[in-house]
Amino acid sequence: MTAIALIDGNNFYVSCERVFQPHFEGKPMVVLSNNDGCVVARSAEVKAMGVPMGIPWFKLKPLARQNRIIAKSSNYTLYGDMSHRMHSVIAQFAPEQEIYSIDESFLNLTGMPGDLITYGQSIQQRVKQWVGIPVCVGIGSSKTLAKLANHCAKKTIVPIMPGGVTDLTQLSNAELDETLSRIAVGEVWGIGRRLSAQLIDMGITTAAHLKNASINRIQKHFSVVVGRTVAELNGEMCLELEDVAPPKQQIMSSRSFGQPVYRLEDLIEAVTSYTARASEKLRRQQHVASAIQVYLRTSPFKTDAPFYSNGVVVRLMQPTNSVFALAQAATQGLKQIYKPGLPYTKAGIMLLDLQPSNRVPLDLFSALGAPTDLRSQALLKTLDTMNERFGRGTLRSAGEGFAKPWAMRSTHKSRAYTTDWAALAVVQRG
DNA sequence: TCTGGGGTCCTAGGACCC
DNA sequence: TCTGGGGTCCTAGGACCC
Repeated sequence: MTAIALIDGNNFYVSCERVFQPHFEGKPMVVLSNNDGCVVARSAEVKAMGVPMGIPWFKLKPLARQNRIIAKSSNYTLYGDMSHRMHSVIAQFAPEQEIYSIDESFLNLTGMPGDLITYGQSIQQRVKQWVGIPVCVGIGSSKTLAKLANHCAKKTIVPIMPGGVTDLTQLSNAELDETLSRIAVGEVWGIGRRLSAQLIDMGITTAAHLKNASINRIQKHFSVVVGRTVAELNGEMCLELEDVAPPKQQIMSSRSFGQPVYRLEDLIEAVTSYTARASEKLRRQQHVASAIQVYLRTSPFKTDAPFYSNGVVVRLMQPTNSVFALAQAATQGLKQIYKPGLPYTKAGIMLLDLQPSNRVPLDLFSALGAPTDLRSQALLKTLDTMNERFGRGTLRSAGEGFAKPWAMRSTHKSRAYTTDWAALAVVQRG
């Protein structure tokens, strides 16, 4: 029988912060999104206070002050590195792993001898000891059931399986139905707010109802995707583990500004910076882009000013991975959609129509930044090597600017403990 | 004063072709 | 004067995920 495990970090970002600041253990704590915008991770103590996910920080502030909630700005350098460590430890437990997100891994435990609960506990212990992050383990006979098992593990929904490891494959069909009948349909992976509401209207309110619904009816009423979810709930593997991450089909980079931006020159700087980040990712996956989309907007939350949002796709003469060619195209697009006098709060770019660089035909004129242009490829290679070695932004084009009036807010950020020599934790001797 | 960022997949509908 | 049926490709928008 198939056995898929989903391992995920508890309150991952909060746990990362606590590894290096252990005095935060047991204290109510949140991590904020970029720009200190809203809450993206909550400690158990904060969840217990009823603080919802995604609440804007300025709305939570009074309660935070009152209850001494600690807030940290997000520190993706730290979380990314901790994530890498966690996934590597988890990989030791099975030959087949899919890294699903920054804090989640699927493992294929099919055919593993012995009790899977015990096995799950050993995963928990090793990750905790070697990386410092607490995790829960859910096991089921499909990815969707593994996700649900993980939910059960976190909330101890199956009482005979306490301690953060739940194996649904050990339950009989009747026991599984009984367990799923205590889980709201909206908790099922792939059932979001909209679908949940529609399903409830049809009388399908629990995960058990959905499992026992007619696939045909569901598929006809919704889509093949939801139909697959029903099959997966019945233990049929419709979604395979993807051990090698497929290359991205589009690469995005966007940010909210720390304060409203009015000037075109500042927007061009910001967009040039985003293009630098995105094109770096593009080169890492050895692809080129044939088009770039630029967009900007004012705040959708202000009621006293009209909302403006616009975007444009700029096609390139020739597919490229060069930050220079891409930034030039982005600037050109930006000029088309920019309206003077508006308080812009966000801008971004998206690289589109990606393809492997070795599949691009030779260009007769070898325009600036073409992947076949050896000199420009050497320049980009140097750029990437230097930035990897000495830190992001060591080498960059002047177009990214220096004053950066658009830079995002990040007022409670912890240090890059694991990736910067100067930020290593210091152990005091008593 | 202050509301994140980065993705995927599917479907419907229009343009266009024979 | 009558005005079919089948197919592909593209885009926009909606839904979902973390």
